[in-house]
Parts: sequence; structure tokens; C-alpha cells
Amino acid sequence: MTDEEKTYKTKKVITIGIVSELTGLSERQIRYYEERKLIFPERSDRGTRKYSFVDVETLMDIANQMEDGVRTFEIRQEMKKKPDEDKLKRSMIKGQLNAQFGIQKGLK
Amino acid sequence: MTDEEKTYKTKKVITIGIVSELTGLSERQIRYYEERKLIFPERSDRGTRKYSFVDVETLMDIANQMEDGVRTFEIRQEMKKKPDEDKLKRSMIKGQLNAQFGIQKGLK
DNA sequence: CGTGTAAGGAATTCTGACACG
DNA sequence: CGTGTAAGGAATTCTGACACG
Repeated sequence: MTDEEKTYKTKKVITIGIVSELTGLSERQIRYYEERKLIFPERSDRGTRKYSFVDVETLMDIANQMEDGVRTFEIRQEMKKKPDEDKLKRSMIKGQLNAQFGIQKGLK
Repeated sequence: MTDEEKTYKTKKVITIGIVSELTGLSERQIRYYEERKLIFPERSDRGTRKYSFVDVETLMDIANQMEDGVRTFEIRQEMKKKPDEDKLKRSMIKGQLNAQFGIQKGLK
């Protein structure tokens, strides 16, 4: 991946309304995940949040985990350990994910 | 370039205020270039314009040509002829660009 | 804990128009 | 021709809080 392509992925230019459309999450949820330290948008001059495509992908990953009953602090801990396996995780189906990482509460 | 990377470049997710910051152009200028058929943003549900990174690059290219005195209809015609040499043109310094394409009015 | 909602304010975006030239 | 600006309205975003549970 070239520097230019990397910039497209990581440059924070998307407003919360569009992130909401892209992820299907409510603005409330998106702001809450920030409060829980799962995502870190930048701020424009006058305070509006700006997200990158990577943030959008992280949010979709979070959404999947929330559906599985994972709690925010557990998601945060997983992100610390494996800061860049998001792509890997996203490509796996839920069952496989659950089995491999076992990050869900008391599953088997 | 993978499909995923292509999506980052072409997906229309940036609002006009941020495009303005990114390009240094006023919102007035950006809307005017649309009126002159140089860029084609999409619209969100309720009508706000949304741009891609490619649009941002096109705008920076347009800005350079405007500085050189090229007029909007001339830029539009160049874009028709060479729909994808933007990258090439952007990488050339102005003098070279002028000499090679000669699209400026009566230079020399 | 995670998320919906009403609340009020501030900032954003939109369109059509007048202005200069 | 290209761009600034004032105008009024509509939509966006922000924060802190109450609610449910």
C-alpha cells in the first residue's frame, strides 16, 4: 500500500452523520464508543468530529462484537492486544471468531 | 490498487466544509465548479453535497489551472480529452504543464 | 451498561440574488 | 467570468441530562 493510499484510509474527513449512514450505528452509539475509548475522531476547528475510513471499519467491527454481547471494556482490551488484526477478524464469520478468540462472556 | 483501496478514493463521503479546508478553495468556488460541470458530488438524503478524495484532487488540479488563467470551459474540455491524466498533470510543475499542453490563453 | 430522547445553542449547508467587472 | 457577500431557512452537530434497566 502506497503512502497515498494509506492517507485515504487514515485521513479524518468524515462527519458523524455520514459515519452513521455508513455503519448503520446511531450518532449516540458512535459518540458513546468514543467515550469508552474505542475510537478517536479528530475535531474540526469548531469542534465537530471527523472520522477516517479506518474508524468506520473499526466501528463496524465493534458493531459486530456488540451484537455478540461483547462489552465495551472487553472490546477495548482486545484492541490493545491486537491493534491490527481488525482486518483479519472482520473477514472471519462470527462462529469462527467466537471459537478462536473466546472473547465473549462465558461461551463454552 | 485493490477494490477496497479504490473505494476509499472514490466513495463520496466528505462534506463541502472539509473539502474547503483540504483544498483551500472557498465553498463558493467549489459550488461554482460544479455549476460549470467540472465536478460531480453526490447528495445526501437531505441534499448536502458529498465529495470523494478523487474529487478533492480534481479540485486541487482545477485550482492550479485557474491560477494559470485557464478558464472553466477550457478545463472541462481538457478533462473530456484526458479523463485520467490528472495524476500525471499534477506531478508536473506549472511551466512544464504550460509548455506541454499549451492550454493557457496566448502564453508566449 | 448501552442507548434513546428532548433541549437549546452554535455551526453548517443550501439556494437565488446582487455586486464587481 | 469567477467569486464575494448578505439573507433566510433547513439540517447538523454538540453537550449534559433524564430514562430504562
